[in-house]
Amino acid sequence: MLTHVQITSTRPVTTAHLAQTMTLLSLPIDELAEQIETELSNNPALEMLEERHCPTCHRPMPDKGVCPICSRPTNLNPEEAVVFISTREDFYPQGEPASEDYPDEPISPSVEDLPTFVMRQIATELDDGDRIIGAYLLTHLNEDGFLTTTLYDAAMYLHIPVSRVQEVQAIIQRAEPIGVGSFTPQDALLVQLDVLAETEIIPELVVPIVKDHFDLLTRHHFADLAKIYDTTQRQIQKLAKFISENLNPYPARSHWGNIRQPGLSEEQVYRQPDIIINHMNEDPSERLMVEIIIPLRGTLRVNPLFKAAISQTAEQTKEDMKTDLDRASLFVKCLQQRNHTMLRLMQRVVSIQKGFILLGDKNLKPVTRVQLSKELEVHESTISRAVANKSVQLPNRKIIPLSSFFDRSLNVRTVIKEMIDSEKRPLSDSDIVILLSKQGFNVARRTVAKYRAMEGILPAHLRHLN
DNA sequence: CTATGGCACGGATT
DNA sequence: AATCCGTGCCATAG
Repeated sequence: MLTHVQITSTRPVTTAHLAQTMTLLSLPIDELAEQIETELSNNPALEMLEERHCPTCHRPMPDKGVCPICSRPTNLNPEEAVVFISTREDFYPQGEPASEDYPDEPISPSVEDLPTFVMRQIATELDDGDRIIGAYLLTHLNEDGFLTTTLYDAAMYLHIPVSRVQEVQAIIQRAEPIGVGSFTPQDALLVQLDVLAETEIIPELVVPIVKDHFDLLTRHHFADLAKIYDTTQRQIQKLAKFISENLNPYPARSHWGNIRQPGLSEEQVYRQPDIIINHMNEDPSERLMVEIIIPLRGTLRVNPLFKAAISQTAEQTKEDMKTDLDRASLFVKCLQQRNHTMLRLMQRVVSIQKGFILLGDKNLKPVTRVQLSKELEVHESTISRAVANKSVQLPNRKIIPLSSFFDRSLNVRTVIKEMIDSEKRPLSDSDIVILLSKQGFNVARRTVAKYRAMEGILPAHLRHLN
């Protein structure tokens, strides 16, 4: 791991250096991982040390996420969040298929993957023949927990009737994570509803909406849905809330975030977070801890043996080796640069947006990237790149894009929503402007209208109270 | 006359 | 330099 984040930038800054730093900075975690892996396998001058060091105290660290020696550093201001860099595996022990790198190594129980996890639950319900079917289906899951094969193909491959495959699929779908082994998010939701109905009361209309108008639901076309089911938009929003709180359209992923987040596509919102913000030891009374996830285990560095070997090599290959060496040291440097920037950025962001992180959307302070770039004394495009394509996991386990921290309107939008939710009579946009200004939000009437539309709320004269 | 939606300008972001 | 977002101005519906 790249524990030494302080920069020793006495090295001449080449254009190559700049270009690569900028590229790496804007990369999300999974692409960064690929980048590191290709670099590592193409460049013999790079070396990966298994041993890790605690980024705070620099002492060797055992296989745990938090350094046992300095997990509660006393030399820090208790108001400030602790920021450090962590490897990915620390937090996603079962997310990584160990089989890719070590195909022959048996999967130990602690790093159980999704298929194994599901199989263990359902094994007792199946006889030997069905187990083969289950195993076949479970090996055709994608990272979201959906089947990548069809029932027909499975039946053909196993020489059995489709109906039997279907029976097994139904059993899989009911295992944890519920809905796994479905074909689409819609299927998964229906299964979850079915299971949920056994213990809870499902509000009316939820099932028909998911079943018949799923596309409208995902696009938040609440007005259209209200019309179809002859009810109020408010009612539909309640149902949507129920759905997002109780169901998960991607069984293998942890959360149903806000799919309307600007800037990132739906796909990106659900990915592995680049940054995790949580309380120390998961204890809410403790101060916040911010982890910038590095997608590799261990320490990446220039191989000293390779460096030493150069002087003993024939002139011919010497040049090539020198090139490799330069590339390697450049790469490591760029990576350190990236970490350093992310670290400083998050430190500042978290201390500014603490209210938002702990108390919710309406406490978001509208900070611009430019402000931050001045505070941190970097170019604004640096901040821009650092924020781009990154996602953050909050203490409440929601995964949101890092750009949300710079959303100039989220707080106001939330307050508007609350106002309308608790209004006694339909408030017009200009009424809302006045109420907002009393709370210190100065926005134009026109803007209120836009936010209202963004949240899918009808104009005042069309809102009927239930 | 009031409440809203459409279009366009200027600053922020990429 | 191209694009996005908040706002102001104006037209339209009720």
